[in-house]
Amino acid sequence: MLHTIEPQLIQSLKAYLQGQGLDVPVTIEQPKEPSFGEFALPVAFQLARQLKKAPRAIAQQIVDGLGAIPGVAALEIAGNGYINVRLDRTSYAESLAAPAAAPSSAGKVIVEHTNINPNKAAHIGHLRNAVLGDTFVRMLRSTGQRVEVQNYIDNTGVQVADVVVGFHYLEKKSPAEVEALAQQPRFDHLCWDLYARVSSYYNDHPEAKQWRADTLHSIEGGTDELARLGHIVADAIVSCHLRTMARLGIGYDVLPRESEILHLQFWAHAFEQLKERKAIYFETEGKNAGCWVMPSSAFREHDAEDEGDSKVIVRSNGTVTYVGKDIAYQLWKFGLLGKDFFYEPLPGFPGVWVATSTPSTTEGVPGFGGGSTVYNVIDSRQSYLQDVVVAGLNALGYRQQAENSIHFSYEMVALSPRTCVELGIELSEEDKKKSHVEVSGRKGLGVKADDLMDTLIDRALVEVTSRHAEAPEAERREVASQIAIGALRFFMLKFTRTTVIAFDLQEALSFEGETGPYVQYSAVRARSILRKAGDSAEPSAQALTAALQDEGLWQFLLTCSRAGQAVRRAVESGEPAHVSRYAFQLAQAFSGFYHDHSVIGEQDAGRRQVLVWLTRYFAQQLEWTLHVLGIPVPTYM
RNA sequence: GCGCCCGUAGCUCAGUUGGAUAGAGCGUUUGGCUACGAACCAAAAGGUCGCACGUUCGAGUCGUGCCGGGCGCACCA
Repeated sequence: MLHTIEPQLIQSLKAYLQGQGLDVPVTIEQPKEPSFGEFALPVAFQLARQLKKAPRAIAQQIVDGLGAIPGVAALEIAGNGYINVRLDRTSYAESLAAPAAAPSSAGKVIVEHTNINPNKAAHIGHLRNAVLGDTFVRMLRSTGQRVEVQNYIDNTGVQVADVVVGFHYLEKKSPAEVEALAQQPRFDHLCWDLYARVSSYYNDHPEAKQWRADTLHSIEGGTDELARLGHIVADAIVSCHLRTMARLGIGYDVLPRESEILHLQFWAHAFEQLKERKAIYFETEGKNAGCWVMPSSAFREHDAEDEGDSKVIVRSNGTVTYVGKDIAYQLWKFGLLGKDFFYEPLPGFPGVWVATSTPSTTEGVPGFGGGSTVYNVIDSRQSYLQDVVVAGLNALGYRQQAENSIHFSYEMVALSPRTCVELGIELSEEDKKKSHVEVSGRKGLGVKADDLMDTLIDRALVEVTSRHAEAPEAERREVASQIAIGALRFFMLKFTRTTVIAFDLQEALSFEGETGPYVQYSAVRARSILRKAGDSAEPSAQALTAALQDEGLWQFLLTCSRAGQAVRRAVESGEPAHVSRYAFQLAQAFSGFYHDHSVIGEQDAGRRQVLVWLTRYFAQQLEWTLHVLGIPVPTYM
């Protein structure tokens, strides 16, 4: 495999250079042109300055001095001084195996994602978060990491309060009535509209915001009707969100909740630590007088001593801000708070635990929190607040944990102007000229995750039916659903994290070109070939050697063999898009192979065995990659 | 005003951490179905990598300064 031959190569080169008394970092590249060989070593360029010699001459000297390396067929000098490496194709092919997960050595990794306010249906922005987070989790697990997935539930915030206001004050509904409504599967869609109505009601009746304040107060610790409504709404919508995400193969280990952070007084513990270590101080003058604040110097690189930029952690009325709670929560994630939640299984969701504030009545609760690295999947708009949280850890002296607190940020999902028009969203003249328009949850604009999935399934079903009219409807629906998952997850992953996605309905609904269904399709065709090929013996070394003389077959094999490398690189750079890109390239490579070679129809028995073997290896590598991406492979398409 | 992100083909985006002749998809034009499935393949056209300096053997990639766009910078969450 590439990752066994690569270290060997590096080691041989290092040993040689050290023998020559040279010290230079050894890097290994993939040549631009496949015809140049499998690896390229630019080491001669790096040495050129040190030795004051032409790179080509240095390269020649290295090649002469290196001698034979197992698995390497030839070393060639090219260009101004590249050393190109050609592998022994047959021995390479014989050494291939499935990408194996290295045993985990490091501590537990915590990945927090989704984190949707439980007051309305999930939309496409939330989908980007959840798909990115879930895929990153799969990437980590596939490389042998121990991972815990958390989905934080802010069930006591203003957003939930606003929906409660809607039910209680605008609709005059009792908790029993709301409970009845909450039984319906798309309760979150109903709340979507209600939330928008409440928002616009505030605009027309600013005095109604008193309702919000009262409701918020009740939800935070009361037991009255408003508090009961708050729990009904939040719990029901959390279930809706989990069902929506389950449609996409996204799951969680534990749901920490804001209400438990309050009841168990996590903040009080964090507050003591912060005061004790002097990470925050009591402001006595200026606009922040009466507040506990963190000085801006803690989280800003080089700041003027402008105290106006300090961050308030505790308000003058004694209540803690969002960031304060977040610092407490982050401390808990690292096991630094000295407190823990209690846990119960979440009814209806096997394997998912939810935080509670009373001692657990269930046996066998796994240990949660206490991670060694924490990834917070949160959009880039919150980078300022994430910086403050990390500064809090640093100020408390937890340097290592601050270092291992990673804001896994991504840019927002906006709508293309064309899609806004399709959805009936009115645009100003100014907006029409923009490449993208930000969606507003408060106004009830945007694309709901479930609706998008439904539309995708309908589209896929039309395609499937046109090809397999004879198949039972339930089966076709299942296949259509798998295609929809593939299309949606791939669409969310094909962009790098720093790219603002201008969500375009037509583009997202496409099943052609660089899409999930294209990749799924190649996997389906490969399986189909294997089914029809029947049992096939392992190819002989002779047949392998002969077949791999063909440059196209050799390049195809190489591409297939890079799955593990692609995922490892994606983990290192924190970029899931690298995996989806590789999956697409792999599928493209198969399309080429498929077009150029008839597998089943091959007359020469030895060569046929090679082609079947190649197809099987491809299928195995692609399916492994798709599994990392959370994309299923339908039995037919 | 300060901070972060973006600017690459008509459009949407990659670009392996500074390497060889800047790549895909869509769209356009042309050709290929008698299913190992055409949700595919092949070919063509399409580029001042926003602009200008700088760093060095070498810059789409690093630095500085401009220009243009997005998002943040609450005693809201």
